[in-house]
Amino acid sequence: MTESANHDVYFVPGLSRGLRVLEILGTAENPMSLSEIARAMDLSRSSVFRLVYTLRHMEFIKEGEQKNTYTLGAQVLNLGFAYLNNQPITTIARPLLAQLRDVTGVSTHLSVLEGHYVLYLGSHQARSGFVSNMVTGTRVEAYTTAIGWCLLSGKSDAELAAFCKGLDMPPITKHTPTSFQALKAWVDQMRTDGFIVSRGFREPGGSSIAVPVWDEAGKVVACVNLSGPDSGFDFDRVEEVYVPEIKATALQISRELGYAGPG
Amino acid sequence: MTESANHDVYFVPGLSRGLRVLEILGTAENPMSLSEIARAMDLSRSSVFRLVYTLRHMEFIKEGEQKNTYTLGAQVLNLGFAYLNNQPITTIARPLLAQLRDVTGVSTHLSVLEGHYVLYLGSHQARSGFVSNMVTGTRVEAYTTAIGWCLLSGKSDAELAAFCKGLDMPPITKHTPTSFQALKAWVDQMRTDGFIVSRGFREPGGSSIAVPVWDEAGKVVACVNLSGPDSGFDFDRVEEVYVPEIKATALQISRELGYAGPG
DNA sequence: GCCAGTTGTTTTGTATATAAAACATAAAAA
DNA sequence: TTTTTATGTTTTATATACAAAACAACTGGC
Repeated sequence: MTESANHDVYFVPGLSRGLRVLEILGTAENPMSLSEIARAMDLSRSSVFRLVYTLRHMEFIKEGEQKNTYTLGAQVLNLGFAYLNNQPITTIARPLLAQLRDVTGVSTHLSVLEGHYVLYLGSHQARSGFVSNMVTGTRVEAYTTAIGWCLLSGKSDAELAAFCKGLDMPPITKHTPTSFQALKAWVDQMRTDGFIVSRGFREPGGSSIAVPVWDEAGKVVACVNLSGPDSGFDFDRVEEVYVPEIKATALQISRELGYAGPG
Repeated sequence: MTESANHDVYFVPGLSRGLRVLEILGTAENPMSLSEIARAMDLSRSSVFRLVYTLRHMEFIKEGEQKNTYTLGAQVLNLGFAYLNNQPITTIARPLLAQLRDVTGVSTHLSVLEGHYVLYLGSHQARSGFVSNMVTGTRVEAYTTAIGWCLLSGKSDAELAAFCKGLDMPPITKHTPTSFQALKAWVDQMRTDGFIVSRGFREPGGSSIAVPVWDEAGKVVACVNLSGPDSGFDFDRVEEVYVPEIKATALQISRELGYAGPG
């Protein structure tokens, strides 16, 4: 008996397929008809009919503007925000991030590592200047950003190697690490400095300063960062002003999570 | 929803139950064990085992801190934000709401009607003062708030009566309408004035000014509002300053949605 | 130590979810 | 017009998802 065969025994196809319907509707730009969904899933129309029927009755999907087309329903929003509210760190961090934004005048973000991605859990936009497109729920490949390196700084070298194993690392900019060695160099810098400053590492003209948040076990669980266009930063004040402010905010969040270690 | 749904020919029980698992985990405060979920759903452990197995493999749930406990996974966030991004109004309104916040200095919100509830799609918090707890994804019973009355103002009297039919309307404050007649009175006021000012209608000490947004068909599809603690408002300037500003913002959003009617 | 109760997991007969085919309707093409 | 193609829906024989029961591994109590 192979592993895969073992796995398949417990799978509930109805559930798996229904969730795929939601994913497909989520990535579609327009409401889809039953037949379109069936084609996208390579499934019979009669089966999709039943899935759609069920999802509609549970209000996870609803009819689009045109008859016989479907979009995601508001019920999925409930789940999404239930997820956020289940992360105690978001409610702890929210007022502190707003405060940090007010003190520095720069957009602030809270993010965590989800698999190979940085997941943004919350943002407070700067009042002036461009509005960042990094809104809650956004995902970015962790190896490509200073925030990712910050989040990876809590891992051991072995874990970092495992993280890279089988990971395709195409370069986004000339700063992007494309190997375990290169990534480790960035992470090591983060480990020694306790913060990391990105100047166009991910996007030309965009800068960012990132600092880790620890939980009661001393593990890196999140990252607080400032980010915005280069024009929004006063680079002379990075180490004297910005970094201490972010560190103070991150430490306060860590303390409220039960972190008892050194600042 | 009655038991008859289960006997419905087209229902996919696996899907329905799997979604209920997600809903239960969403409302739970702590990660739940397999047996706890089974009890909450009144289902056999073996069935829940298969549902959990499937959801875990699709990353819609993940293990909690303790072994053999489960929480919502980040995948549900994806769906939630896919829903938001599928609502073109959110991206249209975002910069305009930020601008309105900057001009007035008060928190701004965009909301739509979902069933009997007001659903908040986006917010821009005031820089100073209290941070509102009305964040994206929040739901409030429509009959209890000025924002709800604003969203209901596009309905005909017949539709409004249908809305009230079978709806339990317990009072939240002394201003809460508890009957169709009382609700219609508020909605009528909204219809004639084109805006509505709430002073503690829903929460003592909290005020709000709401204005509708129309789509290309001239239907009320959303509501723009300012809200915050009474202390944040200059009530002498409501009609001369605040209302025109909100109306301008709402009209601009309406125009971008294709609305061609009068301001 | 023992026992009783709980947990997650596996097995298995049977109740049922399913995909193919048939059907009905509508739109498009000839 | 008639014919063709595509759609959503219903039916039905059969493949399979399911709940109960059995199992193994813990837990806490005495």
